[in-house]
Amino acid sequence: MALSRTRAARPAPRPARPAADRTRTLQAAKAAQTRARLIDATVRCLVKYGYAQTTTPKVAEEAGLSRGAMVHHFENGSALIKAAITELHEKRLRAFRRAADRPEHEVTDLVETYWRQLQKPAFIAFHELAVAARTDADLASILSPLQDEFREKFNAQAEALFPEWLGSKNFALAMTLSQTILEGMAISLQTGGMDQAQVDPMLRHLEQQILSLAPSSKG
Amino acid sequence: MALSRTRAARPAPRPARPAADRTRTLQAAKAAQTRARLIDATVRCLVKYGYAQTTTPKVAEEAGLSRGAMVHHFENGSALIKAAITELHEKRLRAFRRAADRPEHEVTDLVETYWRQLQKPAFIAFHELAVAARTDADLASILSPLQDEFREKFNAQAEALFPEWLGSKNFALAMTLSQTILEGMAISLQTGGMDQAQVDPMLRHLEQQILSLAPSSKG
DNA sequence: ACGGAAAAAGACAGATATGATTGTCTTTTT
DNA sequence: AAAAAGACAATCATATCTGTCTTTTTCCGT
Repeated sequence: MALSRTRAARPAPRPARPAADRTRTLQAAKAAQTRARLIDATVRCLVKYGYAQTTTPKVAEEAGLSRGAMVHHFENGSALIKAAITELHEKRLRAFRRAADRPEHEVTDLVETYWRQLQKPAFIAFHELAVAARTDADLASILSPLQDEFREKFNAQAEALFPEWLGSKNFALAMTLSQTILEGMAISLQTGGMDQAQVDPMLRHLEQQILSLAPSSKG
Repeated sequence: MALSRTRAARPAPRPARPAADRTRTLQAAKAAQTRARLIDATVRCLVKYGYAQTTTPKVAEEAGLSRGAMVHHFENGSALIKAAITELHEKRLRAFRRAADRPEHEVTDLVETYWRQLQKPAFIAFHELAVAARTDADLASILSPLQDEFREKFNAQAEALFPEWLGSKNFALAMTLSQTILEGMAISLQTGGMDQAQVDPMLRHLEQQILSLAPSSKG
């Protein structure tokens, strides 16, 4: 996609418009739906083609719209990517919170839950963006704060769910360990660096690790 | 770079030529040197710009050559990438073998050694290629066998170094665990998903893990 | 029903990467 | 020394993506 450095020109009609009275009109609803369609198409393209080959014509085609329609809603590719990133970020957080609201909490549920998250397209798309951001300053400036926020909320969520860990020196380690192993496995599977057969033993080993790091079993 | 599907046309002058008597002529030496320069430049570009933005003009410029010269030696971008991949692969294996030849072997040396490997540009470049290969069948067909070979040799090397692990059910787990954690951390650091401060605790924890998985301390 | 704004489609120009071709100079071969 | 081959440079033609602009269609509000 290659984010073009956001130019200041053309006052961008959309933000300038008063959102208040537009909110509930029928057209606004339709517009919101179309925007959602475009964002979904963007995520699908990220998974199918990768970030570099996700072009505006492909997104438009994937969404079943013309490029003109796309431009009407997003003005340029950067805006679309930005919206997609925000959407992905919120989806990741939503899914995480939903999982946290389930009645049964075992420490190792975190492993299962997060692992399932990582199997979904959203993570693949996110990783595509993260890798691209390494060499794309614009993209990085959008992504970095969201990554920080995610890690922070991830930890906050886990801490809230399992208060017995509070103040444990092992907490940060357990979190980093979980994220590193699970995300590392997810990436390795996608990029062919790892054998599928090793997944289950790794998951079980990680669960054991977390249990043995838990304050209840070690002080 | 976007590998173009290798067309069968034009019988590719290079492989057809008898390499035997060309080996020591001045031109052959010059050519080999130029090819090496181009391959190095390709790897540097992969690190600097990422796979997608690694274009033939950029590689030529990085190598201080004209694009024509590049085409002369590699015919098209695919051939260049292919050569770079092979070079990277062999470099990874060489570095690994070199480390294995050192006199002192402790099991946890494997962690230190491999971690140092992962800090080098070669791994960044390799990961760029691995990610790109997910959505590029041509690239994948080149990369996959090499990834398999690397994993195989990695394991063989480790097994040869530490024969006491032979036949241990934990061996595969320890290998996968090491690769997943170390590579996962390296990627996370590059893509901003992880805090540098967590690296050392993770390394030490991994070493502990490996020791407790070792047959000598557990049967 | 009708005027008009939003939505959608389509056309156009600039930029860039790629493949292919041609030309020149140097080195090797005979 | 002449001929052949290789190394390298420069240029052209094509394709595609991007951003911008213009035109058509849809449909809401009075």
